[in-house]
Amino acid sequence: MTVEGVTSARMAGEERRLQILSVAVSLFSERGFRGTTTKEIAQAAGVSEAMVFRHFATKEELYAAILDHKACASGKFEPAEMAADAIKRKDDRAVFESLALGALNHHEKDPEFQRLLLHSALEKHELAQMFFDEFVRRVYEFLGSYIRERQREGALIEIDPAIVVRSFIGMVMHHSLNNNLWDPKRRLLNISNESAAKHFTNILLNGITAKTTNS
Amino acid sequence: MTVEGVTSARMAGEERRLQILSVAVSLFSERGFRGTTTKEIAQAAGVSEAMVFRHFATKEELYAAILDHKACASGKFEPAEMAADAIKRKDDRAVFESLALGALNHHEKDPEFQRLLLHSALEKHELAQMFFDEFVRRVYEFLGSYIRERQREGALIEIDPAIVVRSFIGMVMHHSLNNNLWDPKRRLLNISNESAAKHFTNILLNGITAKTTNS
DNA sequence: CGGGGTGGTAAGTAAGTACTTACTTTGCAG
DNA sequence: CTGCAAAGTAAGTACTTACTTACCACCCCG
Repeated sequence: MTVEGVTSARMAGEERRLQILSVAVSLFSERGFRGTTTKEIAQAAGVSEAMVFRHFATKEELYAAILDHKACASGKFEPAEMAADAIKRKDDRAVFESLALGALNHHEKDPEFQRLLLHSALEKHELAQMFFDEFVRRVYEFLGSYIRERQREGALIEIDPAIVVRSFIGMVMHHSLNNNLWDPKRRLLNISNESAAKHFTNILLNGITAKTTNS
Repeated sequence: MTVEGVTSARMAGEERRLQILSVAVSLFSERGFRGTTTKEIAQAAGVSEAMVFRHFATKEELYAAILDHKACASGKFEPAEMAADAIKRKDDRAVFESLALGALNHHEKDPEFQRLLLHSALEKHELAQMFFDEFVRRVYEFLGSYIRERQREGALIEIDPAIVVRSFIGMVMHHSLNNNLWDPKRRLLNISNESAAKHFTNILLNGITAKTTNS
């Protein structure tokens, strides 16, 4: 008991369950499903392996609970709400910029999420596909319909909105991926999320070619 | 040479080595390092486990040989060569478009490569980091210096070239990632590589806002 | 006080796991 | 034909893995 500082003695059931879940999140995100052993999870939680299996019948169930939990938590990243007033004002820059900033901040604050999702997608876990089908598709629909509206109004050029969405999400997601997977030291590019969001939006809406100011 | 079908009889040493390597590529890319057992590799190659260990001292060595082999093979994707004449002509569109198309085609033809790289990056294998440090950095330097040159000539607006490179690579890589990891059925967006390359280039160079043709 | 439900464990078990050993087969140079 | 090195294997070994069983200790309610 009280192996050391980490854990005190006895915990209430739900409390321990959440604690196990929390340490499992960080282990799974770090090493993936197959790369993480139930023993490690138990040790990290400061309990015996049997306790893990009291709260979660199988390792798979624990994993599913985590993905579920995380996916729901990310449901709080509601694109429609985040950019609500920018949309009402039809301020394209603000729409894209606020969405980009929201995503970048989310990924920075919770880098485990992206790793977890990638691991489970590579392992072809059904919950990863479910997340994609539910969440990502909704972003495409939402942003796509906004773009379509702005095209009708003549504010945006005619182009398949899905391509625009893919391009923009690509810039944002790839930037996050660089920051917390490939280049965490940010040796290739080190800018704030605000600056990144602004630049990505700028490129999407204006491109980088010089305007011919003279006639 | 009895290359056909599963396997028949006895193979020359080097031939078997390459065959083991090849089946291991597809298994590792599918299930990752820890998710693939040496037994499975042996079975897929149609030999006993001992044969695997005759050719590769450890599982780790086999994995390293694969990453090495794949990384070198991808070295054939030389950005400087691919866009050589477009660069000489200073045709920005052609430069970006040919690079994008090259990458997209590469990823489509060899989807194992991206999965392998992602798996090894998540598992923090040193060879993944090496690939990034060597290859990706070179792309940034190469494209970055081209952009800088075109900025000096007034053809491109002043902006940190690294941001431009990140944006562009983001669109391209994220599109490939969608095509062979998240949405292989291409339900969200189904376009040819040529079309994708053209659109990404277009967005990068011109953005998507409508030009105000009237004063 | 006592008993039962709950938080907790030590010590399994059966099926893997990477890797080895001791051995047999096969092609082929001399 | 012969011998021998290289190709190949069956059957281990030592250890890990997910999951189980049988039991303990505490604390609250009566």
